[in-house]
Amino acid sequence: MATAEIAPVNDFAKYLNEISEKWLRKWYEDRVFEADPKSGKPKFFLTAAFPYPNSPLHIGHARTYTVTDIYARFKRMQGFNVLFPMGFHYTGTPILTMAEAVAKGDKELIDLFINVYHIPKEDIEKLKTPLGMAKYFHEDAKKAMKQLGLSIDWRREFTSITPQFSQFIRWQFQKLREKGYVTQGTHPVGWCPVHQNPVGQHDTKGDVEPEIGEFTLILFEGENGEKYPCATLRPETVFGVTNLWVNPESEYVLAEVDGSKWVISSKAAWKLTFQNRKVKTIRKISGKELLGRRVKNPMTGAKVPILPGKFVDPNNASGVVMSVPAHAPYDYVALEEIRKDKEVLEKYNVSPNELQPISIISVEGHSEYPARDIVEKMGIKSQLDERLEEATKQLYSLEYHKGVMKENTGKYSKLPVREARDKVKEDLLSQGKADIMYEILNKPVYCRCGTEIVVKILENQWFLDYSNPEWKELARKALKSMRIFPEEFRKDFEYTIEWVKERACARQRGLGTELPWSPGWIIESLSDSTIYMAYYTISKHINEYRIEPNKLTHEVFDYVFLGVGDVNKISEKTGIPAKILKAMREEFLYWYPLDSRHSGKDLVPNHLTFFIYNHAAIFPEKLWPRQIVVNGFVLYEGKKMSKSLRNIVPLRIANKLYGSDTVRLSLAVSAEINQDADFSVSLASSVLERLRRLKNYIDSFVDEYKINNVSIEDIHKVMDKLSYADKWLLSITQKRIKSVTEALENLRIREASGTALYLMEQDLKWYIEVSEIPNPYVLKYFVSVWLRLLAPFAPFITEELWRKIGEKGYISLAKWPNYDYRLRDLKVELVEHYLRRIVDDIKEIVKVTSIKPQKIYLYVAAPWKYELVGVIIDKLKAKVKNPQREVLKEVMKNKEIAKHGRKVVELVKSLIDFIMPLSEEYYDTLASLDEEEVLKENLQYLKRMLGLEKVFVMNEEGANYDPKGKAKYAIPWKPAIYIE
RNA sequence: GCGGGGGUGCCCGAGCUAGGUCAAAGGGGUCGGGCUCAGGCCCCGAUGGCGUAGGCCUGCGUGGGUUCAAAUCCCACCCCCCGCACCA
Repeated sequence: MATAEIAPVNDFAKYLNEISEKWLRKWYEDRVFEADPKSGKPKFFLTAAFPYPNSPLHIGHARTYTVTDIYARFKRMQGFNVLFPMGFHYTGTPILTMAEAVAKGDKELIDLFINVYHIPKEDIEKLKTPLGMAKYFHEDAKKAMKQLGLSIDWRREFTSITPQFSQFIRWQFQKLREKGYVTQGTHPVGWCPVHQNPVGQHDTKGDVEPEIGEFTLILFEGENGEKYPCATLRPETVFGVTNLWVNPESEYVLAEVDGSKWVISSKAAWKLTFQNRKVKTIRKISGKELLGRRVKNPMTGAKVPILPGKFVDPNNASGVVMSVPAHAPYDYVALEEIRKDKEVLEKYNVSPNELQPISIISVEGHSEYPARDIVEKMGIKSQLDERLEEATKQLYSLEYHKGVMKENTGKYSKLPVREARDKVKEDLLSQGKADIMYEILNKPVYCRCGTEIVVKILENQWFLDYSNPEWKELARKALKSMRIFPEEFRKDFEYTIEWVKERACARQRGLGTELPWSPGWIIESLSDSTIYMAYYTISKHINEYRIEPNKLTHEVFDYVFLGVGDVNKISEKTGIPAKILKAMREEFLYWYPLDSRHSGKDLVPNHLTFFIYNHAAIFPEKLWPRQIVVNGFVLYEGKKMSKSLRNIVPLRIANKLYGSDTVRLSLAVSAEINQDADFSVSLASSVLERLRRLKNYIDSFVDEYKINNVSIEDIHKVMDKLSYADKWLLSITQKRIKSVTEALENLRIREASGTALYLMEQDLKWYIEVSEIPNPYVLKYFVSVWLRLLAPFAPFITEELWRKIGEKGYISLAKWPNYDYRLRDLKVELVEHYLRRIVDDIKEIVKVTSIKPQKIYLYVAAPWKYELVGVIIDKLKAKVKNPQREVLKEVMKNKEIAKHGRKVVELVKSLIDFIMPLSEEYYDTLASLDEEEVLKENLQYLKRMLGLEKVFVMNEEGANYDPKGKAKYAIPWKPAIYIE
């Protein structure tokens, strides 16, 4: 297939590939991940956003699926009956455009497929039709998912255009319509005049999203009743107009627009025909011809001249512009040029005074004429200066936020600009003194065919009315009851729910399902994927019994999902056996509600929000989803993956190069889900190396210690024979179990995998180093825990090694390790901590003094000093506010202690520094220990850590060898040290 | 503009929602040593500054503040990233 020419990076990666194939085969043979309802077993139903098959999957997709699968495997091992299904989302238009491009022989795209995605040349042929492309990438993605080790129940697979699923979607829309959540109206879209089709981001050159803006056309009146529609985004500035602008070089027309006569650019006349206007051109007029005419401002009644503006773009909106020099940099500069030009002034019979800027907005800290301020500040002299764009932006923003209407604006006086704008617009519109025209704001935007796109107003567009207050309230309520991971995203959901309004839910081309009541309208992709998780619960039956689409009537879905209707009657009517209908109903009720929904963070403001809305609309409250898990993107070598950078890493290639376990672990260990993960060659290599070491460890334990012949449970039988190091490893392992489990429960994937992969290896290394002879029982126990904790992340190699250490069955189904308090030994952990501190201190001294140690003397603190430890622990347990002060107060009551004076203060300080960091569970153990005894008990161990035989322990009191007087510095649990 | 996230040591990145375990986890890189015919892998050590005794100083975007104690809490400011739709 596609990956034939790609070879694994090394032998170990090759080995990983081999065992992956083996275990995949076995898993599917034994149907390990097929989940059916089981009474008495807690269920866990989770889904990840199904992919849109217009390209092969890359490691970005893999992240979401890996996170989902890690969680699924974890839950499965914890004893849940886990269902993780998958489908494919064919709905949408990008595939159309892409297939068309391939069919036309688009070099860029084909090159991308062949050289970036490594699709075999001979397969390109299959991508020339939309359906062919979808099917091809569907199968390719499915293979990649299997390779990745996703524990999916494939019996439930479907695509969003399989006819049975379409029936389900029709049912959903019927329900939504019955509830009044579907409305109809007009809607502006980007439009290609050649294709006669709406144009979205993926249909434009350079993938530009067309931004549509609404211009107000203020209808200035000419002497013969004709109107001059001035296009503006700032209708409130109508009070400050000194003149109009037209481009003298451009062609204008006098046209009848919906019955009234307008003077507009000829381009504008044409564009208006797309916006539901009846436009009849009466005659052409050159821009020059218009100059000098006088027109009446419909708001103020003032008569102003039309003047030449070279900066006016006849291709933008109406091509007629009103001039507000006080508040618009372009106007100011152009007018300044004209005011100096006597010839022009005379020609059009205009006096310079007439063209005085009229200030109508005041902005704190600025002069009367903010346009002049900014132009002068930037040193702009010509109306063709490009910086005017920037100046305009700045000024618009400033006045919008800080501007207040002046007293010369009548009833709008004193209103902030942001309020006045809408009021003026409304008033003008309602008095028939203005109109509306849509325009592309970020123009020019070109269709892939090269045509510049325009705004088209679609009529009879269908909407899902997400602004419906009742529905909004349901969505809010649903969100409140859900867990969101990471919690930070809750705010985004809240914001989106408030903000979302009517959404066009159908379009007239592309793959998908037709609206049940309106043929020709295809339900759009974000609208047909909101509750499909419910369909997984019954697609098993539909696939197994090959239930035909026409049998899946609305009554069937009413019964299965809502429990409405009489099964037997429905069975009779549809021919679906009642037994199957009942099984479907039961299966739905078993799995629903959905326990966890997973996707990338890009779907928060759209899909996931709609998912909440639609569940709230269709299903009863107790079946609303329980949680959403959102993950960040994947970077490659620190950079965003993109077609243009050609740095996309296809999943199947990554799997092959490094092995799927490596890919999964790299994604897991690289970042917590709220951030972007950085996949890199060095990361993958280092993870691969870790896995190799894991295998080496286990191979050698099997070889040398025959741990495959030892039972995990036997550890409890040998407890009394264990060494200090043995006990330590067992104890620390309990801490690891606890932390990995807690991390996974809270989707802290990075912490969980890091602990299991890195920290546990360190634990093991330390154990091997300090234990004289590793104990097979301890090793076996440790390894079995280690593998199980790693299993959700690296299912293949752990499956392989699980058998190697002599375990039966699948690790995928093994029991998740439990925290075992019997193996926890607080004393050993404390002692370990204590000894390591001594070793560190000694190393520090050696480093600073560069003494080559021959003998080391350790002086344990004098008995009275330990009194302090008890008091400190008491105070810390009581959680007093200022432990240091409290302890001193208490301790100084004791004359024996008080006589040591300032020394006590120092001691208390150091002791608090030592004890406070310990977690509280250690306090009692610490208080019960005798330091000197501990030290003597573990002297052998300490000697080994130090690599030195001559280590002596004495007490501060009565030390018989203390040449440098060090003993007096001894602090409880921090012995004084003398090295020679 | 609105909304969200973030600024930590050479780099990436924890910690910051329960202030003392923090000179600051972990990974990577770099340097030194070991292993090796050699290279890779692997192992040990170092990696803010100073220090012939386990210490001190500086330090977590900037500037203030609260506190016995702040990367962690409060205030102000600067900078970076992402989303804002009909598109999957």
